[in-house]
Amino acid sequence: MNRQQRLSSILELVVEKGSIEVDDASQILGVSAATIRRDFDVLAKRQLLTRTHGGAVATGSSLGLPLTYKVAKDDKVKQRIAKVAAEMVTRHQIIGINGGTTSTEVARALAARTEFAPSDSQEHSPALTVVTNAVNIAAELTVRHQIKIVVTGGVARPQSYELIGPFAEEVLKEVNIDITFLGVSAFNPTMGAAANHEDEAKVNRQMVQRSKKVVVVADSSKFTRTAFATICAADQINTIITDSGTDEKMLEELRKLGIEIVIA
Amino acid sequence: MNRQQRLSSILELVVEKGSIEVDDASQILGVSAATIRRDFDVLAKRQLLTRTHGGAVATGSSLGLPLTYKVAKDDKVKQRIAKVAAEMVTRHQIIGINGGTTSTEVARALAARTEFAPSDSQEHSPALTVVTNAVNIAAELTVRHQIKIVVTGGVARPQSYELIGPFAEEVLKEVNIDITFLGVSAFNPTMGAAANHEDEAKVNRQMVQRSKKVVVVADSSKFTRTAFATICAADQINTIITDSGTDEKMLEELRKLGIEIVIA
DNA sequence: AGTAAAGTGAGCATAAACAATCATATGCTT
DNA sequence: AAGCATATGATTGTTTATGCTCACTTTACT
Repeated sequence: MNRQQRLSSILELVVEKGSIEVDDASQILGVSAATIRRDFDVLAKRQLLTRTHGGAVATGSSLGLPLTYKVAKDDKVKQRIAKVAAEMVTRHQIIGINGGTTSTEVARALAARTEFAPSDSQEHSPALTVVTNAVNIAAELTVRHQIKIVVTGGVARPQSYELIGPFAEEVLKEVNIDITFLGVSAFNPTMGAAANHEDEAKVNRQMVQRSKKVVVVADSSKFTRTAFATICAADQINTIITDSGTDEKMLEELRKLGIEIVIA
Repeated sequence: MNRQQRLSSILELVVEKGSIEVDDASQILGVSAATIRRDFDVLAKRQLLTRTHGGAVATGSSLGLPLTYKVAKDDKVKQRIAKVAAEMVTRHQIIGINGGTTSTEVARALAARTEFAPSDSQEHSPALTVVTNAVNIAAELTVRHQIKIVVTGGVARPQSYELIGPFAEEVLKEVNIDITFLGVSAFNPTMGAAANHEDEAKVNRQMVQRSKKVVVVADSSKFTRTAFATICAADQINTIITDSGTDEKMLEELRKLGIEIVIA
């Protein structure tokens, strides 16, 4: 039983019973109380439950979401990229995030930034505003009270959880974004950023246009792939965060276009 | 029984009975009077009740659910209501669903309707279109390919997962709904349907207005409760689906208003 | 008003739970 | 295979929750 499974089990228990004690959880899951406390802490940080002395109780937010969204799956590369991305954000910024697995990791990493956590002093303005067209990201972040979530409307695409179509475009026309973290299906210097579906590309393109700064988050596999629909040209991108597996010659080409390259 | 649970229980007691004595609470909860007093003090400090000599009385704010204390409840009732609701839907209809636990069950029940499952004959139009302002519902239904999900945009409310604000309203202006399943915080013949938050009520109201038929899904507890913000008057509602625990006199009153009552 | 009874808050003792730290083990990356 | 990062369990000193006693205040009754 690895940690993710255990976290998932704890959530199940606490949702089912409304609360759970450290000792009980420790016995049920066969790990020490210290481990259970650590688990409780990470779930509490994600606001999926509330800590008490001796245990934990369910929060309102622990209801209503399928567990699959709550239990982060492990993709170390994407998580590293996401962590670097999240560190580029400062308090009170407006952040754009599109759909996709890498973008989702960025959202999680943002949520994990402890300095954005709710403080004792009741602040009224949110520490962060996130604009997204991905319903899975919206659903996950909604439980974080310190982040204001703005969802573009639209029709949901099952494959990517992205909202597309005229409704999304209308909403995006009315927002101004500081930094957009753009997950892509493919990227290269000549074709630029691309997605798998034309409507998705269109919405993503608009998000790019509404944004002062655009950061592409893409593991190295994306640079050797092609995808159907162009989002935007490479020179629209300010920064790329990727891993060390990317071909150095391509990176050099991208740098020549004025793009900052960050290896996570 | 840990402290949070005890606080939660005390609140339930005080809300139910209007007031509670230290001794009674001490006996019911099996802790010393000193502990009960300390509990009363923390709840009084949070203005969830008011201290008296020998006990405590409910305050106005203890009626408007502080969500942190709400515990997961048995949802068998809601599931039965939801099942009946889902059976009212026919192929190719446009369905509106707002946020809340009961509405979420309706969405699940809809997804479970096997006759909407993708058929061999590749149909182009979706079997069902669901318009919702609840991100948790959108996220859950997005994986069902046979249902087209339209999400209103807007700002997500952590407590209910509902999208609110001008973006949601703009999108709703442009859709036409056949049946809206409306989850409510409270309902009665004179006040109509009500929600806990004014912006939520506004979006829900608009959904009602855009809809040919409105079905309220509400377990019997909703009929003895009040909530802050009115969604719409009772005569805007075509049908109510509830459980057998509802007062027959109130149901009769509702029937006089021309509302169809269905007991699930 | 005066007095008895009940309720209260403060201080204290005890047991449980906790955070921090360290050592070991496990697993990933190179 | 070596080395680094992470996960876990044990230990220790600290914090928290609770119940008890006691001096004091509020309420109730004559």
